[in-house]
Amino acid sequence: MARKNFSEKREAIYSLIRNTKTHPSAEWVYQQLKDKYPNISLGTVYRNMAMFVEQGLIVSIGTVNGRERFDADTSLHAHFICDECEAVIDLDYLPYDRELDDSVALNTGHSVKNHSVFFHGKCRKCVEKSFI
Amino acid sequence: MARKNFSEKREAIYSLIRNTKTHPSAEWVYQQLKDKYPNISLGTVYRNMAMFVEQGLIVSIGTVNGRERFDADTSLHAHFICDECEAVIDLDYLPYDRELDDSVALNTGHSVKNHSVFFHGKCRKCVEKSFI
DNA sequence: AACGATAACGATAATGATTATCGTTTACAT
DNA sequence: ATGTAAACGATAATCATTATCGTTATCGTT
Repeated sequence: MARKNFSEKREAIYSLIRNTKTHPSAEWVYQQLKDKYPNISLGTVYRNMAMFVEQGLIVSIGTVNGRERFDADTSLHAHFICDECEAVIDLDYLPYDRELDDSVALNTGHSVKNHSVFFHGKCRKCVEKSFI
Repeated sequence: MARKNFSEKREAIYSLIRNTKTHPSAEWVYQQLKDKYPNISLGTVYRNMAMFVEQGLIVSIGTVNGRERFDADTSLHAHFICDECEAVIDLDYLPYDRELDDSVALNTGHSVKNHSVFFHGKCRKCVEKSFI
């Protein structure tokens, strides 16, 4: 799983993102790593996240309540965003419709790279909680 | 077009948003109004935007490069976002698929309110520019 | 018209996320 | 061991947004 020439911190950040489904923010990553690396800097996390995005290792899936969220699964897939707890959940079972991109390009004259779909609402856990 | 009990500034902000297709940010609205109202405050724009969203008169369509963008067309429709010039363009000809919301709710157990679709790429104008 | 209550405002400070800076440390090749 | 470049930690700076607070405008009532 380790990558070419990654420093210890960089590797730790990357493998943490790879091995979580939480679509983390930089702050979240920082909080997770503070235990194992007590002197890690938040700036280091931001710096490495930006580099991962730059290199296509991860993608930014936009911002939830002002905080940028990342995904190590770079395939095009939809997400569910819980407006209550800010959870971002994969909906990778939904097929990606590339023909839709072509159709929009044809209809509008814009050059379409891709599209993203975000479902909003209350996640299952939050729905259950509200019944207690 | 004027609304119930709107102050002059509030009315100006609201009708500006209504009469543009740019999906403006708070800063953009502020810049537009500075000529006519030289002493208008950016805080006033933010305050009123928040109130319009609160009351359902406009919606936030998320953030583009860190700046929140608004839409006075509160109907559910897709948008094209130009990654070069930050233009946000309506794709209101695309039908909204409410059954998709039901299907996701059924498949995941989340309570789905709605979904939003963002196409990314280069808008027609930017494509043309790059050929000059 | 004057009064008082309330809403809205302008100016500005505060916040929070992100980015930049800069001196130091690490890793690694010579 | 030394030199070089990459990476780091600490911290300052930036940028969008939100909060504060004293002042001003609005409006209904007298």
